[in-house]
Amino acid sequence: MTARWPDLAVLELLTAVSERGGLGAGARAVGMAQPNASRAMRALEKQLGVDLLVRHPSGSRVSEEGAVVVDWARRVLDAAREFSSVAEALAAQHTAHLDVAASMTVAEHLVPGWLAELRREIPDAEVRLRVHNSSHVFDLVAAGDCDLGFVETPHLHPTLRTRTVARDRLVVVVAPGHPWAARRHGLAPEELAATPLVVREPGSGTRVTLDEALAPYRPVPPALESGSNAAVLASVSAGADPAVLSELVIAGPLQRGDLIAIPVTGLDLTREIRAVWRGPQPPPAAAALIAVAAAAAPR
Amino acid sequence: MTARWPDLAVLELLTAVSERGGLGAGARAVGMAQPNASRAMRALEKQLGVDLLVRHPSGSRVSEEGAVVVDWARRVLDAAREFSSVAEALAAQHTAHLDVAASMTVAEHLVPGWLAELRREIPDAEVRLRVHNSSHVFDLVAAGDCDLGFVETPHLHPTLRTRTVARDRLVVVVAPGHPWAARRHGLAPEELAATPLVVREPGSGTRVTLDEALAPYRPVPPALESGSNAAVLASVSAGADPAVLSELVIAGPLQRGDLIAIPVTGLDLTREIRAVWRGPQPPPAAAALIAVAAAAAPR
DNA sequence: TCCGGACATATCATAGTGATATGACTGCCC
DNA sequence: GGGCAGTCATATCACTATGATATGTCCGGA
Repeated sequence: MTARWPDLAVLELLTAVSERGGLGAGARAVGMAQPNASRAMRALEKQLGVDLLVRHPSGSRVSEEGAVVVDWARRVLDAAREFSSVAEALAAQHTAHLDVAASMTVAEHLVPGWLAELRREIPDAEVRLRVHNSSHVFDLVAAGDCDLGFVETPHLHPTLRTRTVARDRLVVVVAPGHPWAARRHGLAPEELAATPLVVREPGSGTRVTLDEALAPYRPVPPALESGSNAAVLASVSAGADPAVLSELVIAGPLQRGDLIAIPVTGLDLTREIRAVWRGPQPPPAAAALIAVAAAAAPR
Repeated sequence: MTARWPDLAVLELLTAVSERGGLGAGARAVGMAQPNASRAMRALEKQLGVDLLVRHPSGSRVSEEGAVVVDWARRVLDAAREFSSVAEALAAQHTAHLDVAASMTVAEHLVPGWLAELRREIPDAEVRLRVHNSSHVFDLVAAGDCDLGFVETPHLHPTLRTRTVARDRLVVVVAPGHPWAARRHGLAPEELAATPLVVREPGSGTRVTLDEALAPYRPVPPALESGSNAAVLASVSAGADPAVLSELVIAGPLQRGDLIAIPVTGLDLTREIRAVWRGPQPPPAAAALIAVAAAAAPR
């Protein structure tokens, strides 16, 4: 009934053709002889009943419809790559030593769950997790001192590869007694920038994201800088100043009513949580952990 | 460099073996001769370097490691099925008439975006969207009056197939002047059940979810029933009673500060948004829309 | 007009796949 | 304990699909 499955090698060829802008170029990219690539593409078009390429003696491009097919083919290939990563990690699990470094917010709230899942799937993998702020994580990965990092900074490192595995949002919170708790309307960015805040230390992903979001509004200096999320939480709960923290950190206190979240209008405080590694391909166990992380959260 | 791709037919065989609990049974299920299945499984094990099956003359089972591989193989196959669905819809787009029915919350906040994406990918598909409450959507799909439905009820229909494409959460909201807006702690379920609320009409997914979540706490009758989310919004904004609405509906007012969300402790108000269709396989265009919806949101 | 690039067609050797027959092992039932 | 049914493995063969090489066709630029 399920007619027959598409051939992943041909799907890879298709994406390569779309990227390189030519059938022959695409064929070379995937290590296929040009005539076979031509034949394979015809076969795929016949199988799908869709004209994928606009052929021309001076070079072929993917058609309008072909571009859509390429888009979905990429997802299949991504899934297949994740499959292969996990299988490879499974095969090498006895010798696998995975060194992970994560920035604080991620290390506290997301990585433990991912590691638990990884341990359930690949029990013999030996994993070590270190916690540092985002910029230090970059240094560790770049220096080869660990296999894989997780960071929340918007910045990219020039020599490292990354993949987004989850998303996060910064939220303004105040203690229940704070005047803002009774506000009738959302906070304007200018208002937030003009208020001394309790924030994380410079170099942390949370701080960098906040600074860059508020930069156009010329923010005043912070009321207090703390080196951990827990310290910021304690300060805001007890004190008179608002704080800006990840929604991951404040989920519990918010649920219990210990803190109040203040919506901010017209300011994008979402950020991407990325896996970072060195070299073209992460080691098998690292790739498996990335796959687990990506599967656990929305992309 | 990407060694070589796994064969999807063999991955399907593997999952079938895992489900049917036997190599021969699995082979039959995917229309493969038993000896070839045996050979293919050996080849896959060799390719991956992982022992997938525990073979026994009285029947084979997947190994511990095999179960993990099956899990990831399913994702590859799911992606491939989505790929095929989109390709099929693309091939049949000129003759495709897609009739969609969705319950109000989904139809207003999610389906339009999905349809826009579908129209971008498959421009010639003719789509019609009708809006009804969840129970009526079931009736339409079951009667064959539409090809595809989207509902938010926790209930399943006995003869219809479903797939979860997104998740949603119900939230308690009050006007900024309401006493609850200054609460220091989250709401207990008993407290919520004892309060007359502004709610949607019976039969709507929002109402069913709420009723079932509060059933153990013997809820008092509602303060007001309204037939649309907008009407509930208007009532809660102007009036003295709290309302329970989807986070999709209240995102805007919450952002503007027109409403305040009150956390509820110990009550699970999340619900799954499901695509529903009749028969084993949805029609191509419907399958494509399901794929688009699933890709747009976290699974 | 000629040449180079890009894709298509043709052809052939070979590896992989599907199909059938048969053998080995286990567990069950009488 | 012996036969029987079920399950998986091995052996074999025909055939298809795939990879490799040679060559043809079409377009654009010099």
